[in-house]
Amino acid sequence: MPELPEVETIRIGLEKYLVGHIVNDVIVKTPKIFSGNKKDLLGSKIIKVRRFGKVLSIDLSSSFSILIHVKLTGQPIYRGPNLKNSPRVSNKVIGGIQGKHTHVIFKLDRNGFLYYNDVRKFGWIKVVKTSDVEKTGFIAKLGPEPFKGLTLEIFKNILSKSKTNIKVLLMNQEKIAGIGNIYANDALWLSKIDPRKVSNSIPESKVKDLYEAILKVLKEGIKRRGASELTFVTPDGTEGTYQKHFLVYGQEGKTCPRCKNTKIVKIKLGGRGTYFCPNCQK
DNA sequence: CTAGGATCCTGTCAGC
DNA sequence: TGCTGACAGGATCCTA
Repeated sequence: MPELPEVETIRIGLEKYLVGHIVNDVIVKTPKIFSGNKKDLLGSKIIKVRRFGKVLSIDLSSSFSILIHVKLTGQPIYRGPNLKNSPRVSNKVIGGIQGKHTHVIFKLDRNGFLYYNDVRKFGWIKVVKTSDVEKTGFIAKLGPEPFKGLTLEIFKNILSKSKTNIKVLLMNQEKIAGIGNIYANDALWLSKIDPRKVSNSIPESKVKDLYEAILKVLKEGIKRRGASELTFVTPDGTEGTYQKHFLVYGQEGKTCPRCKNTKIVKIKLGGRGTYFCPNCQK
């Protein structure tokens, strides 16, 4: 699922392709996922692309921004002059670059296009004033983010105040921003912590291990341009490769790669699939 | 504050 | 082969 590394990969791609383009038109085919006034975008230039947790902000010269949350299956895909040697498009682009799952099309100058595709239609796009981006509901409530505000001290503090199980806490965007199911599972395996463990009962040394594991798996995810599980693709329509390096996520029934004597188990926590090794995660 | 369930949506897959 | 139903999942909302 698109989490911090996947959304950061999208951000890097959009920054590379979109900056300098002018938005000439916006075609909204599915009004449900689009809010705000498209007129606030027309004729203005794209200046930068930011990320807040799992949300993207495309900032324009008109002092308005396009916020995009891709949720599970959203795919912002670029075609145009900034894309050198048009890459072969992944079959994870369901329905094609422009097809029945294309809900919004941004027409750019110089024959450029940004397509927003989304099979499940859980994602959303909002046009807001750039000065209001950080005051916008979802973004305003985000907790500190790994690689930004989140330090070990803050992390310890967050855990010490929570009686929720650690897996659910890690995925709570209001506590820590950017972590989702894949990286929560892998970070807990790496730091040998049982995902059911109550957050404030984890000893201090293990909290440090977990903090470092989170940074490590997120970095690995970014390095591999995200995990193309489900329908994730980058803005050029190609896949990332972290899915080839999952530690425990999706590995139910396989032998734990560390202790090599126990099978990875799948349970549900907070309604989400949770994978762990009952032998080495305590 | 926390837990659990329903909701949104549709492709995929198991079972018959 | 073809149909039916269960399932997945980020975030939100509601109830307990």
